[in-house]
Amino acid sequence: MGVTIHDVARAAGVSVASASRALSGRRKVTPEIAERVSRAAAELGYQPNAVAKALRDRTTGTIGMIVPGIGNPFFTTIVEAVEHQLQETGRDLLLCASQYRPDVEARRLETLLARRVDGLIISPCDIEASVPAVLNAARRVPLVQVDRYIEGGGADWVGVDDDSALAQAVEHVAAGGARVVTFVGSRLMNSSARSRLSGFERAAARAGVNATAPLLGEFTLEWGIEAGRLLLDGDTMPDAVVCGNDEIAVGLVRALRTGGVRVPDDVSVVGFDDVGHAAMCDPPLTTVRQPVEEMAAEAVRLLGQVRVSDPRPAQRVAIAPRLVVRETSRPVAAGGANGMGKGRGTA
Amino acid sequence: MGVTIHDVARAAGVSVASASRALSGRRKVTPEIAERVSRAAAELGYQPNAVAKALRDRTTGTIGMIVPGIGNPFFTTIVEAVEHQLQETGRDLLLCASQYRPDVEARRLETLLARRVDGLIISPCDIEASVPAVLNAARRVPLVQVDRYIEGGGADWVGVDDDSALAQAVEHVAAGGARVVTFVGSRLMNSSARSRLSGFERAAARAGVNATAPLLGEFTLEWGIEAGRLLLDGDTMPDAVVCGNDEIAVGLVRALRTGGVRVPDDVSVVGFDDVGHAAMCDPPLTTVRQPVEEMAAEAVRLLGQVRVSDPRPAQRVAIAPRLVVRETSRPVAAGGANGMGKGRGTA
DNA sequence: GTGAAAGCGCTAACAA
DNA sequence: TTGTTAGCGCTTTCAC
Repeated sequence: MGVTIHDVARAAGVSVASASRALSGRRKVTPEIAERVSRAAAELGYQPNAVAKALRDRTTGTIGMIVPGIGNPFFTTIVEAVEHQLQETGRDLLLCASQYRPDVEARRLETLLARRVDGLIISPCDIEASVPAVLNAARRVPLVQVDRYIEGGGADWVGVDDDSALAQAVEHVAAGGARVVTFVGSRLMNSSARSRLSGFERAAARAGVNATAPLLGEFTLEWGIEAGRLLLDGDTMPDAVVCGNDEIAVGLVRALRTGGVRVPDDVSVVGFDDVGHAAMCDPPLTTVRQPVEEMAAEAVRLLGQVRVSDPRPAQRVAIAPRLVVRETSRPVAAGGANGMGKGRGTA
Repeated sequence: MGVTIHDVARAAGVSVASASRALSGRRKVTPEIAERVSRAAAELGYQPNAVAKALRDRTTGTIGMIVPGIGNPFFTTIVEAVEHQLQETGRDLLLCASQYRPDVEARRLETLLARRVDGLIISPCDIEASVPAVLNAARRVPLVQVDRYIEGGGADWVGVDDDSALAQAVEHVAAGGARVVTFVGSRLMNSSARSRLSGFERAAARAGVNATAPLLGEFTLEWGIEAGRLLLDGDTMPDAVVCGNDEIAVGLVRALRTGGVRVPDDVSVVGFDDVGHAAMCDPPLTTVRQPVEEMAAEAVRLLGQVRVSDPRPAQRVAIAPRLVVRETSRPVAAGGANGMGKGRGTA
């Protein structure tokens, strides 16, 4: 182990400079030298040392990525798409999980910076607590936020257009006859939670439906189930529920059905993400599909645009999602509201 | 950007050697120098360059990992666990997807080696085609295979004990009264597919149940559905089906139910992995839980044991899994077979 | 205990 | 076109 370019040069009977030039092909060398060098390299099993090259070039060909949790299917999908984009351009992915904790996030940011990544893609775990570390990192290296972002708008971002997303969801259930609709999401510690809720409220106002008090917990199946029970125990059951993600929606549907409420006959449920098993759960979930591939491509593209030295206004790219209608929502009502807004169905 | 240890040394009025010693704390320096250096470092915002350190130390503190696909929830779970293990020891993860293609896999292996990763964790995509690249890599750097492995046993491996797994699954359905059982898995291009099928056959023989011809396709929901249809169209419906992974099982259950076969009343279905949504699908899946955390911990531990220079026999660590009984399998029969082995139930 | 200097492997000036 | 050499930033002998 450890055949260097010096060894290759010696074996080929040329200088290291010629060997380097021949190997990289970026400068002219006589065909004969090129031949001798590549033969020597092959015989010795030479493999360039990317670390040395990185030190010399001040470029590692490496992108750091930090997501709250790798296990979350939504982030997994983004990671996969980003990795794919990077492969196209010959770069590699240094992946970290912040475990939803701003302190570990800050630490990971430091080590990634120490490794001299060429850029950073991050989904900050906390809209407030993540601010200093993210802003500091953005000052040192091209950085783009994906999905979640920090408050204040100091760094580039690419994500889904939550307003459009919630508008589609609300209009869809309204068209199905819903008059009273509830939003079930997550507590407002991250940007997605916030913008989805406000998107929902705006959309509800615009569509003229009655938005009841939102139920806010976690982005988990468990919370979906609990929210379902809360609805069951409350005195009015909405005509439709719009959820902050698919996990919540699946849990909610389950709890509702267990409680004797029919979905979609009694209440329509709409999810968010369309990642993982939304299509394969039973019944298949009506949900808003995040344009993950586009988001990843855009993030990688943006990374190439950013010049840390010459700060321009932070870019915000919101990609319009698409509502995917499946079987947890009522189809468009024939003649407006169908009159069964209040009251619980008898299963 | 770009404050080096020289800058720190100058600011502190000491030599770079002292600065280095003070910063690393690995060698004695007078308290006063230690103080001056750390103050200077803080004021200048000094951040050590991990690339330079790696070049000098011939150690990057980086582990490369290659899985067939990041999107597959099983691999995602392993990746997450590995990343977590590495964080504990201050190392970082360079993650790649081979996209189930041996050529891509070989290329990724090369770039990871060029980056001088300290070790490699891989789940080879093809039991045969992956051999040369994996063996070659193992010759250069500590390498451990997780889950899938290449034939010939030339490299360390950690995974689940498929024999134990299938034995538990088969004995469970047998105890529930099943006499005829079918295995639905994937075509035999990777080690998991092979060893699960052979584990199944051994277990069936041992348990004295009648194993019908296995159905082999892909590790996907779609294949599960198709296999279900095949069963529906065939002339005998088994009492139980043991699947190669959870996706297949979920698809199979769906197809069977759609076809009017009750699960678990008419046929029991057992999955494999217990990752992702096995617990949250409806009905919750009886499945064999892969000990993913243990596997990841063991893989990282093994990595530390391997000495490329001093080859010892390849280690194989098979971790015993645990059957998780949920609602797609019949409970233990009171008095043996219940007599409805053949024929299709009327839903 | 401290400093000067070599060297990790590579590429790009700069000369020839 | 080719070779010599400096230097990327760091740590660690080796002298003092």
